[in-house]
Amino acid sequence: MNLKQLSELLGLSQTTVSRALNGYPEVNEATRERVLQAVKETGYRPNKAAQRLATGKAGSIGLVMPTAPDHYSDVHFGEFLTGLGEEAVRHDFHFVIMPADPNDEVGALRRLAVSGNVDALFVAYMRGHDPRLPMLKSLSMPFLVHGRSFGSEPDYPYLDIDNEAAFYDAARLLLQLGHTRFALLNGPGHLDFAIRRKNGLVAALSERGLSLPEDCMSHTSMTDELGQSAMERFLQMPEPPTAILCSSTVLALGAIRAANQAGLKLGEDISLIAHDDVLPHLKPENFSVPLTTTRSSLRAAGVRIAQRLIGTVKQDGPFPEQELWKTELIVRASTGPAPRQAQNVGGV
Amino acid sequence: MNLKQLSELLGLSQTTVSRALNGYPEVNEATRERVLQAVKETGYRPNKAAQRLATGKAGSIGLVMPTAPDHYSDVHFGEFLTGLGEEAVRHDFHFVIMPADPNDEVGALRRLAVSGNVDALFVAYMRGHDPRLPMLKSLSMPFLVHGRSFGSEPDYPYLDIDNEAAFYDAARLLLQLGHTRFALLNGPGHLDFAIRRKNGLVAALSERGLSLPEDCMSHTSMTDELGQSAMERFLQMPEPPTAILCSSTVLALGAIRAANQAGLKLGEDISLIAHDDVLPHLKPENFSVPLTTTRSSLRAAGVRIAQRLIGTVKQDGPFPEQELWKTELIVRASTGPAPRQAQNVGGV
DNA sequence: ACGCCGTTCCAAAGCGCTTTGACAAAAGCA
DNA sequence: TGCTTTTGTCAAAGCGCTTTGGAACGGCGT
Repeated sequence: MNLKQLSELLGLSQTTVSRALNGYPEVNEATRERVLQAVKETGYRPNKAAQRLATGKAGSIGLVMPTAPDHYSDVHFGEFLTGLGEEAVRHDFHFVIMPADPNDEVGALRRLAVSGNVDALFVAYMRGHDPRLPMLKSLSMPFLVHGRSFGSEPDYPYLDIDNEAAFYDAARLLLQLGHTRFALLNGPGHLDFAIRRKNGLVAALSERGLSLPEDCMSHTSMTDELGQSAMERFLQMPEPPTAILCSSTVLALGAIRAANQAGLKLGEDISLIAHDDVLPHLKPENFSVPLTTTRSSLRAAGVRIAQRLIGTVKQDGPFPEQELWKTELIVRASTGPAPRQAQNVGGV
Repeated sequence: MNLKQLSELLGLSQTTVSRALNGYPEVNEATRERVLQAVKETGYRPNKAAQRLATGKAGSIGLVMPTAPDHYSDVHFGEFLTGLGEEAVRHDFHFVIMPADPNDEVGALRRLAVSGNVDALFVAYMRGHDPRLPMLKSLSMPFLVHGRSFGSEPDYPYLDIDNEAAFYDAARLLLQLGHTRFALLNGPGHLDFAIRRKNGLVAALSERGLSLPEDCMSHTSMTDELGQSAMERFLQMPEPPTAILCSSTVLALGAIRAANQAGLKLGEDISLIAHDDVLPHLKPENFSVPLTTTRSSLRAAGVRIAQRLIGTVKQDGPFPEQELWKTELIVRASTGPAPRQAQNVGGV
């Protein structure tokens, strides 16, 4: 069943049927209803290739998927992708994915762009001075980055959360509670969000004349196992930190396990704030000691990014070029006043 | 630059240029050279949408990506995808991916099929009696499954490795070395490969009148952490197993850590064979005690699957409907004779 | 010299959709 | 009533490629 057949069936021209389907105003509502009804009955679906040829729009957005071990085992990426997918399905868009060696991300991106299979590009896992940025800008194809690239001119379209502020605020809370010895369980050190979160923490500390020693920082992929082992190292220090900031609830999961094994009470002996990406299977309120978190839904970010990207392609409505989402600081039981002995023995 | 312009530039007809580019025989080699040269100079690239409309082929294969925590894209999936991608790039094919809730895989697959964006479908992570199979068969779109579905009629195109034989052979080796107490560190229990590997092991054991107790089996996602904790449980048993089969070198990594921590010498106190998917960052020969493995490259499987799928779409050459790859049993230092005391104290 | 055939090329007809430009019919205005 | 607008519809022209059905050309045998 194609347009021609459908229009003959209805006794209308292809033009009218096409317009009825694409929501053009110059078609009688009664006619549109009739068309829609016929579509339902016949199961007609417009041929994508023809649409694409006629409009020049592919109806798809491209992304390159790094195939390195540290990106992969990542629930965060899956959650984000789900958000993207949700919105994409709604608009009958799809993703074209190009698996690529992380050393050749730039090349993969370019290949994707010139392949003619996508209308727009999406990139994530930004690093400092990310080399993909100049390439994307030279490409004359719409793109959107999730996150930002520290050190690059912020003249590209992005959606990011305010990582600095999140960890700055979290640190301030802990400082107000009297903590002085901090540790940071962060994501991979070359990634932008990790850089910014560290900066946020360091800024808050230095306002109080404190600093963050090297050995109180851990930069790893965000798995609970790595959270655990990093925390174990922290706890073996002569004067272990009492305030822990985690870049993910997944890391926190492991960290808390380590704390428990060391016999420490969360929220009493040790305080912890984690960034919560709102992973559906790992809710901070369900931890045995509910977690104080900085919250921002990764899935929502996915949805929003898809919206903007698809909107740009369809040219409906101008979108803000740059969005910086605030995170929410939600206080639960995992934070409490610094323990006495720790408060007085000047650390750091 | 489009075909028309290019052909005018060359003083040829569009027909001839098109034929020259697509390798048709009825064009003079000299002419073809001239065309190819011009393409290189002008950077002409055929418009995908037009090709697609004219040929009816989209040049893409679809896959749905599950976004659940339990089988979210792990490192194995990434490795496999890399293989697929390698071959796809070679043929200028691409992937259309549809992220989907694992409860709606069937629906997602159907949506992908009718979307008109793909020529063929690929599925993996097969389970027993997999519900996607009947759906795929009803679809009149080529598809290929990686793995098989235990309990379903094997009347669908697949590429699989002989998991039963792999673990049967591995178990036989260990039996010959005198081991009697076995344990299995397996992948998620509902997945086909896990079922078959277990069966292979059980078959070898029962030939010797042995069986595999429930508590000597672990079914988990394949991360090293879970390998470690499962192994820890095994080692706490009153009579711990001396022969361990692992479904992945990733699991083995954790298991060996646990064994080391328990003070056991690999290849002496305890023997271990792992299935090796040939993950580039985890080579069994680089383990401190090199690992005996059943080997089959996941990436190679990806390449082959892409070949078959793309070949089917392009209709070049008939491919075998079903391929079952043998694994190689490679003996290294992690296997050795059963320790004395274990040999005599009849276990199991 | 003629007809025949293989080679090499071409013109033109799609593929199924969107969109432009026109045109009747209906409606608004004087 | 006659005039201009607005509304609803259509025929036809692309979009850029592939592919069918010829046609021009030379070489071959006779």
